[in-house]
Amino acid sequence: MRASETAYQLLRDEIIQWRLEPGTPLGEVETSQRLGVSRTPLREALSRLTAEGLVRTGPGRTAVVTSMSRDDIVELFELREALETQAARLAARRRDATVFEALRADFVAGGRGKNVPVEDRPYELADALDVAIDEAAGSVYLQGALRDLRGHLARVRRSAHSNADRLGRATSEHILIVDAILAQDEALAASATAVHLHNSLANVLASLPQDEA
Amino acid sequence: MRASETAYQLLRDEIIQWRLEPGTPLGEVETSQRLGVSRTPLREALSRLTAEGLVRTGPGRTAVVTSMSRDDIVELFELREALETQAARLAARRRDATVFEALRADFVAGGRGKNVPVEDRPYELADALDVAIDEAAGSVYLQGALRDLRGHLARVRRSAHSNADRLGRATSEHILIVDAILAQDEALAASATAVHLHNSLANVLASLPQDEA
DNA sequence: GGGTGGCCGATTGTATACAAGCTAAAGTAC
DNA sequence: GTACTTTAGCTTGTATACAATCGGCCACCC
Repeated sequence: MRASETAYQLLRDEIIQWRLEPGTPLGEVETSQRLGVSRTPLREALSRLTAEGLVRTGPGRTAVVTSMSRDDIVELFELREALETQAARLAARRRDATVFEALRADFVAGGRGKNVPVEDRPYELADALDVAIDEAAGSVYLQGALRDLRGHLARVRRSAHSNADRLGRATSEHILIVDAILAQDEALAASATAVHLHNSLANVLASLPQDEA
Repeated sequence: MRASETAYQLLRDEIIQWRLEPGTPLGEVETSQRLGVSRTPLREALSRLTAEGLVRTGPGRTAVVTSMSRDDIVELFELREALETQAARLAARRRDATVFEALRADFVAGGRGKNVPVEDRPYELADALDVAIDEAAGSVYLQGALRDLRGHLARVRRSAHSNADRLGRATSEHILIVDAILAQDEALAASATAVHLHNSLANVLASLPQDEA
């Protein structure tokens, strides 16, 4: 694999999994030595991460890991609502029924049969639904915008643990979205998505360490 | 100015203004010599343009200027609708009245008093409205997604000339959007934006060179 | 005659050397 | 004591040299 790609993947994982905390400075010399690549491919990796929004440059041209405040999470979900409701609308219009029928069965079965740990199955299924919707929407531009979003969302997920109650409700919400897409009901698909995101955001905010005003 | 920034700006302008046509290969050696920079900063520029979607890599690792088919334009407007209706909603919620009152006066006056050529005034005003809405929405993530979009839209604008009739209607639509934002009517702001984009897309598609099925 | 193998050319990928800018700190002058 | 200036160190920005990979083409073999 290319060194620039390696550096990008490594850094992205470290940021998303909070092994690199927000505000961590990423000096080129130090980071390149740590990752075992030279500065040139590292700069390309940092460039991609900056465009993605996971790394911010400055002040002093130094790259630092982007912070994730409570406001950031709210803004992130505002963008997410715009993109995912539209994606749901388009998916309802253009979906391949067999794909979503299979997904529906998976949700009802709770992900049994998957080769993933039990506690990861809800996320696995949710990700599968996201991918299916993205593909069904069939817009490269929308997919591009959503791709950047997913990285940030994965970061948020790491900092907010869902309880069993929330997971159960989330599954119901997901099934409703799938049903709306299967029924090609664009308005319902969008509304169901908006509801799901609203509840999801509320859950994330509630589980934040300190809920400052 | 930094060489990488210079290269980025030059290439971006050339692509947006169609001086580099879609499909044009951007060999690193040739392009770097043409722009008067070395390969390293050029690679950073290409990296940014690729992330922005104006340049695509491959096949054979060569960078080429992205194409803009009719389908691309439709998909672009689908994303635009998602982002701008949300931005309009948020702007209606959080707007600074004085800013939009000034904008409204500008629209009614038709941009008189501006130091720009008469034929550019409608675009100048539309851009000013876009900026005002983006800022009023107050979401860095939404703004980031919109920033990438603007480049593509500027490309589309170059290939579709509006007639006087369309410009007049567009102004009416813009004023309606401004009024909705001033009235803090989120639903109307979003709907008015959707209508405007729908009409705008229809105008663009109609003025396409060959309207193939 | 067609297909396959290897070679040559060119292009991108990487590393490193060098230059320039910025930050911060320390010293001096007021 | 404070503020300003200068310098030293480190940082990033750029250029170029070198390595590796990809594609095309030609010759040779089947």
